[in-house]
Amino acid sequence: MASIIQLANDLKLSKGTVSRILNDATAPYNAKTRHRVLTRAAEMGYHPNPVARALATGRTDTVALWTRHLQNFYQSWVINSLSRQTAAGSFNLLIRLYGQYGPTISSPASDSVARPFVLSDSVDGVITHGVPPDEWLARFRGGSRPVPIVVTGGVPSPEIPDFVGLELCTAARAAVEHLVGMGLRRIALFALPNPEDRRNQAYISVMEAAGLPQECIPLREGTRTETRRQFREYVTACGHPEAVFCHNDDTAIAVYRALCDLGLRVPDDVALVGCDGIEDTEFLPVPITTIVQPVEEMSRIAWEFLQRRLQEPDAPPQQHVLEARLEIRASSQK
Amino acid sequence: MASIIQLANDLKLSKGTVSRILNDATAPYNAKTRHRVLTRAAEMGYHPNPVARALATGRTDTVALWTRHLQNFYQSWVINSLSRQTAAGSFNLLIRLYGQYGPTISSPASDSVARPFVLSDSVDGVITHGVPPDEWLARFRGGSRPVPIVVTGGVPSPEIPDFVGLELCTAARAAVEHLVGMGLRRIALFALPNPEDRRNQAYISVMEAAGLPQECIPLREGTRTETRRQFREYVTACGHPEAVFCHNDDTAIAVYRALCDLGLRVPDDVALVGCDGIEDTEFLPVPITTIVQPVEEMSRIAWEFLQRRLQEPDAPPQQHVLEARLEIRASSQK
DNA sequence: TTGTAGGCGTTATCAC
DNA sequence: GTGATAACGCCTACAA
Repeated sequence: MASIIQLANDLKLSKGTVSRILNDATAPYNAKTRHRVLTRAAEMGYHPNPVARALATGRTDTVALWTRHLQNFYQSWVINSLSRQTAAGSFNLLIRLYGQYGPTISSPASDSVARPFVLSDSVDGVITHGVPPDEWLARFRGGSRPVPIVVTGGVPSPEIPDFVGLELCTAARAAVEHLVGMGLRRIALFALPNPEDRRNQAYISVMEAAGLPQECIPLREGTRTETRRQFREYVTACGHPEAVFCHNDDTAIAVYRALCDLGLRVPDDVALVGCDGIEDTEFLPVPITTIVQPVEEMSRIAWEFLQRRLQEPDAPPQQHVLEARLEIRASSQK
Repeated sequence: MASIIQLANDLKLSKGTVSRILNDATAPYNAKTRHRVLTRAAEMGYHPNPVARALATGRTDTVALWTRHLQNFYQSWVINSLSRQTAAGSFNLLIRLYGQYGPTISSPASDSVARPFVLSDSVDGVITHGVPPDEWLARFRGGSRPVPIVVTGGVPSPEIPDFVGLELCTAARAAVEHLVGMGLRRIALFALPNPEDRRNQAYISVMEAAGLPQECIPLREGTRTETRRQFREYVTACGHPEAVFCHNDDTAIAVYRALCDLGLRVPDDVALVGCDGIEDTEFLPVPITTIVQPVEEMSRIAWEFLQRRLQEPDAPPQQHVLEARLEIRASSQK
């Protein structure tokens, strides 16, 4: 309620004095004055206005995380893990979800000059996770000053020096090779039809090398229930594959239920592999083989990179790639 | 990059003129001047600095959601649902998690006068969900101006006029009565030992009325895996109840797995009831009976209330209580 | 139709 | 040690 001016008037001091005493514990001040200021501030319930402070200092002590909708547990995992990091550095974490509502963040009309992505520069930095480059780059330019960005997941961009990659190519290949090695022939891919996706690339490449026919089922984004139905319908129409390599764990779990609905057993009739490494995969009657993403480590490094960049804007590019790990469980073992 | 002053200088106009043209489409201006300003602004990549604008207007077009850690899916559901609402109103949603890291938001030291909960008043309003009153009230007072709050879930506070309640008392009673009605006698409660909790109260009251012995197993907060182990150990030590009324769906799912570990069957050996209504409960071999929370409706109303309060600070208190709904599934049917 | 100037609440740079 | 005073970038009366 009370501004620093009121506080200063009340104390018959200048606001400069008050500000220095409040902010800088080492400022060379009369112990008595300091004490007076501190007590009176507490009495009057003074708290600095963060907006005004941000305007004056150019810093907000806040970083943003840009990530996808929270419709599967993996996203929550990322948020949780990162929020622990930023909290440890006593930064605020602002979370922006995208990809959930139609006109992603602002409608074209409101995206005009006058109403930009409002908070784009009320943060000191941004960490993106799995954001399509075009989308965020366009949005990023909306800011009134350049803000450091650390890209995690997704693909590195030539324009953004700092990057923490999650490489699941090796693990994805290993997963498909593992299925091939089990002697299965009809191995399907159930994933978003994105040719850039490493999982999809790994599947295609391994299947080609093994001389096996490819069977790509285009996953429609949706809830587990919708995915469950989609897969059930697919099997009803086309029969069941011997194995399914799924886009992520949520998909794998939905597929698992769809198979149960149809009276098919995992892994005897159909082997199953997911991706992400969320806890849920261990909570099915048959634990699901999955590609475990090193989310905690990713968050740690991303936050480290961002802190460094904030302190040294001209530091050399920071890049690190983490390898995902295939964890074989009962869903793909005979 | 460019400030409004640079833009104005470039155009040989005053910043007032530029500001008005940019912000107010209906301002009475020369079509030619307007056009000049608009084009030049686009060319120079001008975007207003939201911090400066917020300082000048006192509004940020941002609301905060204060909620618990994202360690179970219910929280994600709330966030998703609310973020859709605020996005529709073209507001930013800032998410603050608490309850995850030790010194909840700021350490005592940094919580001094000089470094308050930084963003407490860089938002226009706050929606809380399931936040313990003491905690957020204390924090709320840290702001430099009073900010409208809408409390959802939890208990209403005499100091906060706007409230959207989730009442699960009736449904919780119905759940326990349902178990009693099945003729089961050893019905356990597996929940956080909080006497304020409606679920716990309902359990105690119904069990008393039925003259049945109470068996309260104090749930330790943790991951599903930890809960699973906790329950397994409990059963190993004390034998298994005939039914378990669980704190939430995550707990129920963990219990389900623990029972499987022990070779016990649901519902034949043990009946199971959860709470929240998350999608996962339908994804077990035996769908779990649960108390479905009306999250979407809660979000809708909370946002409505907050918008109203922002427009009319002196509007009368707005309160609405939503009833949760018991949904009986296979886990509690013979 | 446009310009001028004060204010928003801080921090920071000078002097004294 | 302390007090003025100029930024910070924008909005908005009030004048012209």
